[in-house]
Amino acid sequence: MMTIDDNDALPPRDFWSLRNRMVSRKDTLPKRLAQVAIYAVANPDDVAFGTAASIAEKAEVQPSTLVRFAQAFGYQGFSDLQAVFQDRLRDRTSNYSERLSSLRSHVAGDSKSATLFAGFCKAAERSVGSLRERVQVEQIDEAAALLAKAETIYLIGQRRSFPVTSYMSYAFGKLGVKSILVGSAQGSDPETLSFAGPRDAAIAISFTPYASATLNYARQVNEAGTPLVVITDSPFSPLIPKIGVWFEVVEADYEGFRSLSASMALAMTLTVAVAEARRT
Amino acid sequence: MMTIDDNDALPPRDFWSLRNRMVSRKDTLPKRLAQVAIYAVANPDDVAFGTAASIAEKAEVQPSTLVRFAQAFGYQGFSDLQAVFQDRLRDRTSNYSERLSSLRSHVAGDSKSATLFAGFCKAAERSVGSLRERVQVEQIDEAAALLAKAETIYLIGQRRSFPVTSYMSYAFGKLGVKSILVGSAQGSDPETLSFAGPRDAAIAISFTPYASATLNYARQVNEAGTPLVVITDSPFSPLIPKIGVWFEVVEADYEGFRSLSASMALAMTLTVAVAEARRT
DNA sequence: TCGACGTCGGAATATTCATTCCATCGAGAT
DNA sequence: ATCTCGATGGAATGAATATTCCGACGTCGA
Repeated sequence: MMTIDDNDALPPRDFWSLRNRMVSRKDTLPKRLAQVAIYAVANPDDVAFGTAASIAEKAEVQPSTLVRFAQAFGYQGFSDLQAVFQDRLRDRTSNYSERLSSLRSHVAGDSKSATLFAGFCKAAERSVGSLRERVQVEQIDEAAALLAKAETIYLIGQRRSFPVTSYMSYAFGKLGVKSILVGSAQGSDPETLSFAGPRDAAIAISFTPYASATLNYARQVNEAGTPLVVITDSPFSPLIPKIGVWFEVVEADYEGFRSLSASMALAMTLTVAVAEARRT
Repeated sequence: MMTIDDNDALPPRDFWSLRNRMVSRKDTLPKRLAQVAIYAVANPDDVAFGTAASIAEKAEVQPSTLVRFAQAFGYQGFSDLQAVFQDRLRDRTSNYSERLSSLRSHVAGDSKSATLFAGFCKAAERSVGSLRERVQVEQIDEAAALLAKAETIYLIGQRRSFPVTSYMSYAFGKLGVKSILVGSAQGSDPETLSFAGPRDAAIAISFTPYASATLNYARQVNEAGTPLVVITDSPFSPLIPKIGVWFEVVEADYEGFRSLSASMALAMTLTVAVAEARRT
């Protein structure tokens, strides 16, 4: 016979209630059960499809622990609990568009922040959408080839574009591609860039109103024969290089602040494409 | 022994290839197998979750027919085929081998860079989508109120999160909100943060694997009584503050690189919401 | 009309699975 | 130090499942 825990007699039937309960009860749970809770929250898909044995192995517990876990939350057994995880995936795909619109209506009448939030989300999505339409694969290939040949890749971006270049810098570092980030608070940028030559390459990112430093750096570098990959927002941008490739990225904005999603997605594509090209 | 059909030796490993093959082969299939094909195309979810017996009943065939069906398409058995249907529903944020192949069949050009590009775009969109589902407006209001009261807002983020904090820093600057960016290459971060007190606030952003410096800074600041707004990827994150608000943001990743779209959208929402709150 | 082959249904089987049970371990209280 | 009780690991069990096998049926060609 089992004593009645602090669990309710009726276990949660929908995933989010269960998830909340797992989160809130985690600290009062025995070691192994807490381990299961953490795994289940982090990998709900595996719980939905796996067998007790396979899940137990990944979570590093015994299968019997899974059964105990389920019972601790008021379920009859593991299978009973697993059904909740499966239901979550069932209506996720079938009601996806429906869910989206229902959320929009929630948002509609609410507070100012709800409108903000919806606005920025929408801006992000629209930006990526327009990116898809505009960018041609050949451009990416060309840019990647150009960058892959370079000894050093200089990353030029200020203000709003700096987050993009800094992420590229981080990613290049992880991928073992030599790059130098220009535009941070140190004043040594002009000297740094004077080392750039035809055997190197540079990536410059800027949108209206173009930061003058970025323009100057890009021009300086390009005139030294260094090929440029440019991400900007207009075919008439002063940034468009004599030698190199350029991408037109139009970021939707909201309340005067541009989304960076499209630039980020393109930047990541270029970054990984370069690493791929180097590998071969 | 079985005769070799027109099926390939290697069965499709992603759902869409399989689906196409089911559609195209349907007319040449025996009656019951065609029946299975029709049911499987119409109810892929049921195939993913059901047992051979339950599916067989709904499709009005025998369980053994399902096995034969699977073998007719080159699979070893029903379970083997079922795995393909399950993978379709999985949205594991890191399973990129499957995602690669599934993208290949969708995307027109099949060059490596086209796949990359589509992958990063999709990751961005999915991230924003999941952000919409997860975030509650009250959290945003709470965080904005908390930040609006602060004298100085400290921005803590390293590595992958640094682009986000640096964008917030830029936006706060444009909006006339006093903020200090921590985590750049200068070594003075600990001293900078020691000035933070209960009248200030801090924003900390970190995802697994959590950068240890971010963890330390956040803890230090919070124990000094400074309320924290945290953006992280799990309710069990060590970053979750005693005083303050936290947001769970799950970024889809592709080829090991996370999208930043969701974090960016949320960060912008918070930034502008704070400025709005200050104005009144 | 007869034979042959492919298809199908359903029982038999072998495998995999969830669950239960029990011995052991460890922490906290007396 | 001893006892107690909950937690845990791991083997045992029994149920459920996928798969195989074989006889029957229908169709097509001779």
